[in-house]
Amino acid sequence: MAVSLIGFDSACVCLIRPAAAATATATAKKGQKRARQPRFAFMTKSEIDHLEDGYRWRKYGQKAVKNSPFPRSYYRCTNSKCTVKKRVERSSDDPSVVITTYEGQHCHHTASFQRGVGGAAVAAHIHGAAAVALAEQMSAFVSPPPQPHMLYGLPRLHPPSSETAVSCSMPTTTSLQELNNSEGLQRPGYNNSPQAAVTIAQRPPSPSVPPAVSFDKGLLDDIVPPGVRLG
DNA sequence: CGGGTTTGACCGGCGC
DNA sequence: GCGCCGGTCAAACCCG
Repeated sequence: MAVSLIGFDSACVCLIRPAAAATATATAKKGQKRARQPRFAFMTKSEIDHLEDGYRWRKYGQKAVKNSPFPRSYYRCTNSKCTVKKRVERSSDDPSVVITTYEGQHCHHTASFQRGVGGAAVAAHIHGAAAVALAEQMSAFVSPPPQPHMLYGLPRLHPPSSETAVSCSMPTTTSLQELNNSEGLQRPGYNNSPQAAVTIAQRPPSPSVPPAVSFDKGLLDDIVPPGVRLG
């Protein structure tokens, strides 16, 4: 297992709203309409599909998707009271990139994470997983669903649009950049961990969009529980 | 034996 | 109306 790094000077989580999500949300479950849930998609450079993020997931389906040689996997949170789902698929453009889409809000913290390394705090210290865990927390604690204007803090994949892209600002003191600079990247062993995948941010299409990370700490405090924070 | 994974079938939305 | 496609179900299977 080797996790490769993309040459970003500031590796960070990439939150996107895939175009497919718009139609996917309209899918109904056997006769009953499904409530629209907040969704966040993350692109992660990793050889493994299912990244540890502090929660436990049960796979309930896998489908081949059109225009992609890679199947898409469907996971649900194992907590029976929790309705959060996630989809995991590989990018057809870059097979080394895993696209994870989270849907819904966790009604619990990472208490269910009890395997192996043992705890959300540890997961948070594994920088790649931290990114995803952070994203998890965002999806869990941002309610009502985040508005585009408050989410655009990271490099944009697309022009601001409520349906085409969602990003989020990152915390000043616990940004993923800091995680990468001060935590996981320099830690031997972590890079060999299956969890130590690098969640990436795509470069903005326009140089006018600064790659700078600016997170509202208050927002962070709202969305990231102490257990997943550093420092 | 319990919990998780695999996989084919089924359902509903959407575009034509 | 029809076919395609994404999402989910559920039985069979696997594994610790």
